[in-house]
Amino acid sequence: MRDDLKCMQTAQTLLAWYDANARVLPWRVAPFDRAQGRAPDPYRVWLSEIMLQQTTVAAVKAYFERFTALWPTVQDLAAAPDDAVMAEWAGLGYYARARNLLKCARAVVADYDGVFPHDHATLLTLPGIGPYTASAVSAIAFDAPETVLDGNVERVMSRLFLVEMPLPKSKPELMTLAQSLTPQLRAGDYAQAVMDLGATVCTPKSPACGICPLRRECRALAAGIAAELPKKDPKKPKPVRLGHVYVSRTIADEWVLEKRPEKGLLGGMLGWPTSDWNEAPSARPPFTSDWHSIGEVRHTFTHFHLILQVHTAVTVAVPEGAVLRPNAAFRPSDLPTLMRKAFDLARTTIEN
DNA sequence: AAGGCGTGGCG
DNA sequence: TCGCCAAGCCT
Repeated sequence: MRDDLKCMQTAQTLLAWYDANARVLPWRVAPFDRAQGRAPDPYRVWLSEIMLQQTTVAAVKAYFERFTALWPTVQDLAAAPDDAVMAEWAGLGYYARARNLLKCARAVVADYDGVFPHDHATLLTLPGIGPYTASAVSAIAFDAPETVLDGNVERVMSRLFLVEMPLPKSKPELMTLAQSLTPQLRAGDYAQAVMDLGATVCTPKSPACGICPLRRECRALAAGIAAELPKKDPKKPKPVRLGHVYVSRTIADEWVLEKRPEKGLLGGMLGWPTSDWNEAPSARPPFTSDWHSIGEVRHTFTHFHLILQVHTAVTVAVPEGAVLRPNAAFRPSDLPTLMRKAFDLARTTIEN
């Protein structure tokens, strides 16, 4: 293990790099402004961290702006209707995050008087907040000396310390190494500095080692294998599932949708009726109409590929439990991407 | 504790 | 075209 002085110097090198290179982000208080005493809004820090789970900065920006425009405070969000929040989250993916987002906002208002807890242990008890997010909120919003360990930090530590054990087995060691670098002061800036470095310099493929502030101390670079780390366990192949999706409009110009069950894939989201999805799906439509098959949509989820045959109809019958959305009030952007793909294919046919 | 859970960009 | 990957959490 490296000595404390060397760790402190590494942290200071990263902070100096961050002072000069911090990206401007809607939820971020720039290091200069932080130094002037301007504190980040914990609500915005928390919201951004939930959105950023397994999601790129580029994808999050527009969603963050919309959410904070619609719901500027945690009280506003807690008071929002479930369906409105799910509709705004549509397209961002991992919809359990949106369900937990609301639960968490309501818990903060009901149990903590609308004030986010500062400490890691209490944050961990809130819905949707795990070890990473608890550390991130605690450090970034409150400057607590907590260590964040996300995909970026795992990669930076693997390379800096030449950790050749594959993920996820190496996580405990990576956490120990990351903790050894975490400074007592400016922990929030430091957390963002390591993650920014991983996102912009110490990238998964072809890292920009030539401009890296840690190039002189990086053991993987010295060994010439920075791009090979971190090693990872092999991934399982994704099976292909088949199914049918039914996009229809009533003779009164209402789209025939359904609200999906709260748990499971696309849980709690609006969607078109579908068959089951597997090797040999049922071809029986959800209700009787003059269905026309118009093509297929392909979509890849985390653990399988999906091919759905798209059927359309203008219908008189309406199934039990349907959500009827008048055409004038229908926003395709309220749908998860799979369902929007089916609509995009169907609309050209059904609107003529 | 290993698998479920979205989506878009990139090489 | 296709696999990889992104500021993970929950069960």
